[in-house]
Amino acid sequence: MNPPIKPIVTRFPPSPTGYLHIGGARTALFNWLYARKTKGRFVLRIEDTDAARSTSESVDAILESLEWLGIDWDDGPYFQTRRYHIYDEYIEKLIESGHAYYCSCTPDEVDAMREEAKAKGLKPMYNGKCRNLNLKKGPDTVVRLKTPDSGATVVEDIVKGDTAFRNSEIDDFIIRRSDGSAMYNLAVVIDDITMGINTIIRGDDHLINTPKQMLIYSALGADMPIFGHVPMVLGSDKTRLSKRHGAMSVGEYRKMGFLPDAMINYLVRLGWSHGDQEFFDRAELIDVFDLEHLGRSASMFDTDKLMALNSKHIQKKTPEELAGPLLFHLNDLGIEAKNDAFTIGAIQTLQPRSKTLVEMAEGAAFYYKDEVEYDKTAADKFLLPDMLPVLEKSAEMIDTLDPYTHEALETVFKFIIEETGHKFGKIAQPLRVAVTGTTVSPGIFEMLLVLGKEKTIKRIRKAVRFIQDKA
RNA sequence: GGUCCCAUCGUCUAGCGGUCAGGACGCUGGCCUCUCACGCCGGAAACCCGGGUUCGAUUCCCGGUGGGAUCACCA
Repeated sequence: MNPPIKPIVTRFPPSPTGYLHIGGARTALFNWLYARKTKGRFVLRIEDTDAARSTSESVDAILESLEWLGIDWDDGPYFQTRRYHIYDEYIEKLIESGHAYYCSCTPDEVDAMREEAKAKGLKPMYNGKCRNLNLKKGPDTVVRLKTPDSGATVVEDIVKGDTAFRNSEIDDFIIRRSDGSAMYNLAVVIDDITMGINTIIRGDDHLINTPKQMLIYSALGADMPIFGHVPMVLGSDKTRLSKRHGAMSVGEYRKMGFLPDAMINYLVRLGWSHGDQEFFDRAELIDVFDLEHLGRSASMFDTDKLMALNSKHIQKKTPEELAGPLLFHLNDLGIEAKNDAFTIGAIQTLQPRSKTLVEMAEGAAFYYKDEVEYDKTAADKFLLPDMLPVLEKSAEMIDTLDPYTHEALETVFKFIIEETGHKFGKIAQPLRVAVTGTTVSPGIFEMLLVLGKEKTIKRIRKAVRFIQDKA
C-alpha cells in the first residue's frame, strides 16, 4: 500500500520594511513555481514583528509587485503580529517540556559574557548562566531555548548538500523577548509548522540560522521540512544587491517598461537552468521547473540580458496583449491613447524594434501628436528644396488613393521614383522626417498605413510649407 | 576574527572522468535593408592555483587563494 503523497506546501515570507526587491522576487518565484509545478500550495506570510521598521505601505507595495508579476498565493497573507498568542502557546510547551527556560540576565550582563568569551578567543555567546536555575517568569525575563552543547545539527540542504554545524557553536538563544514578543526564529518555525509548510526555499543568508530552527523543530517533535538555500543575487560589483546598484525594486522595473513575463523569465534563469534554454513563457516554466537544477553559486544581476529577454517577450506577445501595458507608459509621456485599432496598428509596427515598453511608447508618440515637431538635425539634413517635387507629388497622389492600402502606396512611390529619378533610399528619409519628425521609425509603408491617409497628407504638406518657408 | 557557503568566457549558465568545453547576453566582422531594429552567417572570449585519486581530470578528494553570508531582546 502506498502512503498518500503529501502535497508540497511552500511559502514566501517577506518583511514589510521596503519594496519587493529583485532577490525577494526570485525566491518568491522559486517557491511559487515549485508549488504550481507540483500542484501544491503557496502561502504568503508577512513577517512584520519588527514594529520599528514595518509599514503598511511596504505591505501594499509588496502585494502589488507580486500581483504584477503574476505570482498568486493560495493562502494568506498572514501577519505574524496577529499570531503572538500562537507563539506563546508553543513557548509554554517548550518551557513545560524542559526545552526552554526563563533567563533574568540583562542585556548588559550578556554583553559582558560575550566580551569575556571574545577575550579568551572564543565565540561570543550567552554562557548559560540561568540554564539550570529554574527561574520563574519575572518582569524582565526572556525565554531561551536549551540547546544541546555537544553533537552536531546537519542541514540536509537540497541545493547546498549536507551542511554540519557543531551544536557547541549554538548558544541558548532567546525565543521570547522580555516584552513578551516572540523572536524571529521561533515565530518562523511555529508558523511553518502550523501552516503545514514542508518545503522551504530561501536565500542562503538564512542557512546559518537553519540549525537553530531545526533545534526548535526537534524540541517540539515536529516533522522537519525540506530546506533549499539559494545563493544571493549580487550587484555588478559582486556585493549583495543594494540601493547603490541602481534599480532593485520590481516596481522600478515595471516603470522602466519591462514585461512581467520577461522579469520572471530572467529571474528564474538567474540561478536555475534547463539545459541551454533561455526563453520560457509562464506555462512552460511551471511545466519544466525543478529543484534539482538550482545553482549553488551567487549571480550578478545583468540588466542587458533582462533587456534582451524583454525584447523577445515583446515580440512574442500579440499586439492586444501589449496594448494595456503600453497605454500605461504612453500616459506617462502625457499622451492620451485608447485601446483601439489605431493603437494596435501602432504596436504592430513597433513590436520588432522595442526593447522595452518605454521605448515603444516613445517610438509611438509621433502617431498621436497633432503637430509633428522636427528634430533640428534631421530637418536640416533631409527637409531640403530638392525634395519638394517628391513631397508635393506624393501628397497629391496619396490624396487620390481609394482604397488606401500597402499596395497602393507602393504603386505611388514606384511612380514617383520613375518620374523623379530618385532612388527610394533617397526619398525615404525626407518622407520619414516629414511624417515623424525624426530619422528613426518603423518602415515607411506600414507606418503611413497606420497613420491614416488624412494625417499622412497633412504632415507631408506641412513639410512642404516648412521647406518653402525656409527657402 | 569564528562559523558556514561558493568558484567554467566580462556576465548568466550547460557539463554530472575521455567533449574541437556547448548555449545566451554583451562585444565584434559580414549579409539583409527606406532609417532604427528584427533576422541570418562568422569571430574573439572561460575551466582560480597547488597537490593527490585515476590509464585519463573542468568533473572526485585535500590544501591554498579569492568572493559571499552570518555572528542581536533585527528579520
